[in-house]
Amino acid sequence: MSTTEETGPRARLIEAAGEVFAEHGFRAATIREITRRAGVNVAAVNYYFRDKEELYSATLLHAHKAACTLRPEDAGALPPEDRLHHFVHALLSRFLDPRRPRWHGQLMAREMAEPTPMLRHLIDEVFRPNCRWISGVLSELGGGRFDAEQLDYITTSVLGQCVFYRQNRPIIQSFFPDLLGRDALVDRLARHITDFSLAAIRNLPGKSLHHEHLAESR
Amino acid sequence: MSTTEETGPRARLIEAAGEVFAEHGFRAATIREITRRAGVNVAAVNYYFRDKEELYSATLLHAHKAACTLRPEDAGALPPEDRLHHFVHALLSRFLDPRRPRWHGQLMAREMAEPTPMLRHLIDEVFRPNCRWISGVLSELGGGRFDAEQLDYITTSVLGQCVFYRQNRPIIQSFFPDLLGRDALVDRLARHITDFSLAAIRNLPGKSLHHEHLAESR
DNA sequence: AGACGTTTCAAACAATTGTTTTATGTGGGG
DNA sequence: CCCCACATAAAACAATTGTTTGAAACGTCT
Repeated sequence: MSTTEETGPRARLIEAAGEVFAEHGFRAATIREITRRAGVNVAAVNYYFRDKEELYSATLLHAHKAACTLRPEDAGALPPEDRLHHFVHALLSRFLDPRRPRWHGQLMAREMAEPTPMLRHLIDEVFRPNCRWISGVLSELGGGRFDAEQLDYITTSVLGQCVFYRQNRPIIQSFFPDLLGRDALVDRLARHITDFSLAAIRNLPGKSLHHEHLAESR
Repeated sequence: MSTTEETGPRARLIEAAGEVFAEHGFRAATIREITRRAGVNVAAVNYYFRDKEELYSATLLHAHKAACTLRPEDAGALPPEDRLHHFVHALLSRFLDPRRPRWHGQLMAREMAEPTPMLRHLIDEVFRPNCRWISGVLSELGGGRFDAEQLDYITTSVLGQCVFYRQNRPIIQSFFPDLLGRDALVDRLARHITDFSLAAIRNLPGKSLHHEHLAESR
């Protein structure tokens, strides 16, 4: 436990469990395959963790302790356009950066399709704050001319463009064969999604008070 | 077999299997629960279908025979703006229309996270043609000023906004509690996504020929 | 009614699952 | 040297899995 790099059986178990859970899901993942990949005995799971479920919790938690923050530290100083770009870029990094173990995103996609009790915790701790924050940025970009409903739609539009790349790898691979292979992919993609969304926001009509007095609402 | 409503054991099996597969995934779904819900004997699965896998294929297939086409029949006559709107609306209907059994989308979300051999077939038969088609519409909307790479990005932007509502129910429910409950939700949402994308496309610079001559492309 | 193909069912099968038990090794103080 | 807490390993356990079996029930002909 001297460095950040853990090599004990417990850590190897979590790493192997992450891969297997991501590939097959919770129930279909077998303890015997996990322990085989980790190079330890079958009983190790019940020794280091109470049972399979606790191993899963530990794995999910480990995956999100490693997740970097989506918001720039000097948020206040940046113009909202740059804050949006930073957010999109950080989010895409999680999904597409090949240096990140790819089972993080896979596990999350699974939780969406078949939520476990653990998901609620993650939502409250990490997703909701980020969502609130980006929603505020988008509201600022609209200059206060969007009402709550429209702001919800716009927020999901931005999030949707990003998480698409986490949850639809097979489709993307098949439709746009050279898309995922491009170098500096994350940079290009973040640039596009930001520009696309900014262009949309700037030219979207505000709350349909028909057409007059747009500027005086604030 | 006189009407469109099937009530035989085979049909009841498919219906029950759809729910169970959607809830638990292929491997975690048990034949005993499926047959219990369908009100038939355990052996019925191996009688009407060869095995569990063939039941799954039949279920997946059934879910997509029920899927309506995403393209308007009179496509040629409509302006591209309306073709986009129709596409978005039809796609959202699949995910959000409460009259549609909700396990259709769930099953698909699962296939994305853990593709089975069946997925490739679906991609080739139904996804790719639709994707090609909407990509063409978007290209037309851009007046031919987008290159292949940019067009890929724009297509995924539109698709991402739509499929977000299929694959992230727990998130949406938790962040935007009153969003999914709105009446005429599909109509409002389709309107937003269409307007958002159109506004973006109209104001996106074309292939970065830097900054001049934007207006003359049309 | 009797014979026959089809459908349904309860029971049993072998294989695999998560978990527990029991035994074996390992190091460090008394 | 022995004892003991800890770590690892092999084997066994009970429960559940998909699948098969063989007999009973059903309907339809001659």
